[in-house]
Amino acid sequence: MGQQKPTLSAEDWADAALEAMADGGLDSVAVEPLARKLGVTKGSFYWHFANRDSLVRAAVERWAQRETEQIIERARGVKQPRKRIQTVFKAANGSEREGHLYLALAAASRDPRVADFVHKVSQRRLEFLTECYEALGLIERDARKWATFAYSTFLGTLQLRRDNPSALPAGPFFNEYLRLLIETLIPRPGEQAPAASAERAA
Amino acid sequence: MGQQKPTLSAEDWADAALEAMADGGLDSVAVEPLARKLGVTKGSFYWHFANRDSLVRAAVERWAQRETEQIIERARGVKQPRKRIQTVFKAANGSEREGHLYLALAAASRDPRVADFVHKVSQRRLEFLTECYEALGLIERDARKWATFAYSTFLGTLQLRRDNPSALPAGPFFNEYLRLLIETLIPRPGEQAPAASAERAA
DNA sequence: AGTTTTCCGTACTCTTCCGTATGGGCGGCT
DNA sequence: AGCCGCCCATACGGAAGAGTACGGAAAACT
Repeated sequence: MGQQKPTLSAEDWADAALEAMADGGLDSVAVEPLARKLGVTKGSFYWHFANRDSLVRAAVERWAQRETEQIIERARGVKQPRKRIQTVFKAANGSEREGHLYLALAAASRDPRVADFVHKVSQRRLEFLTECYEALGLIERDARKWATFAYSTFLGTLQLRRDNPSALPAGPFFNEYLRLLIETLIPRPGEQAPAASAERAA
Repeated sequence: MGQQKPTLSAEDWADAALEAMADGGLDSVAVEPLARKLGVTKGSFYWHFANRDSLVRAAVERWAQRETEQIIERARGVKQPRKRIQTVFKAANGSEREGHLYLALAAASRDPRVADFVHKVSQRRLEFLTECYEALGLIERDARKWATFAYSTFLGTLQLRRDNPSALPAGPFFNEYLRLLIETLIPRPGEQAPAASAERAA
């Protein structure tokens, strides 16, 4: 398996910190436990970082970097706006680990060290989604509403998958469920967009 | 303000624990800090509880009790299933404090002491929502899907309100946004329910 | 009035983690 | 060979919280 690296880098510590966050929250990012897991002692840590605070900041920053660039870059290539939103949805629902990490960070969004980054990531995603909906033909006002709607649903699904996975359709049925979400959350361009600006004959 | 009670009860400690959870997570449920906030010392706590574990269990249990009974009971009275779902939505989006508490508990759903209760609460809510959708005329299969959809959206909105409140429409616009959610998440009974079982003429 | 029960304060010990000080192995460089 | 810089181990002090032991005030009971 993973052969022992001769020495550790600051990035190794940051990644270990993110891993600890993903399944233990921010508080479980402790120097000595991480050192034990990495097979070293605190002496190593305090060479790479000034203190625990620096590690937390570095880790969160590293996360925000990945999250804003990577996931969106993957979907930017898709030309059809409709397909693009679908790509975002499926990509976001794919990586279990990233989802847990997001939820863990978001749960610590009271902490001033993470608040700005969580805000930035969600803001970035919302903006991207809004652009997609605008490209679909919606005016900015409606696009923002639908983007918020879709993103909320995505976040909730993430959370449900963590807290009550049995509630989500299993295996092949999940794709069917995903289609329902996509079908509902992406109003058809030409058709009577369902209540795009709210007026519906009784 | 709140006059000092002569003595504290176990419920007082449990409520204080829940309050601490709501803005600090499970880890901030510490005996000594709680004692300070309550104006007493640990001597009080260890009379009412055997240890910290008992407090956590009691608090979470108390929460689950409230959450499964109260919120649903409020909506059970409404007869029209459509209005009933709306009531659930608006009630759930009303209490800021309860939302934060839910998110805090859910964030700690790795902990074996809370996992079962969080699961139970979300399960209970999903069942209730499913019943509502069935009363709307959907078959059980579709009702479950829509209930999951709606509950996910609700959870995500809760989270967005915590992590990025500026993303949600402010003030009066929020109600407009809520109407969009309700309009979309509750398929009309008689009409062409949008993709209730997925077939749509091109 | 005397006793018991209830509720809480005080004063410890033990564990875990943060941070610091210090030294040493080890490869590269001259 | 000798020096230097990188990386880590060891050993310490201190803070904070979990439990425990014990004592005491004050109300309740008899």
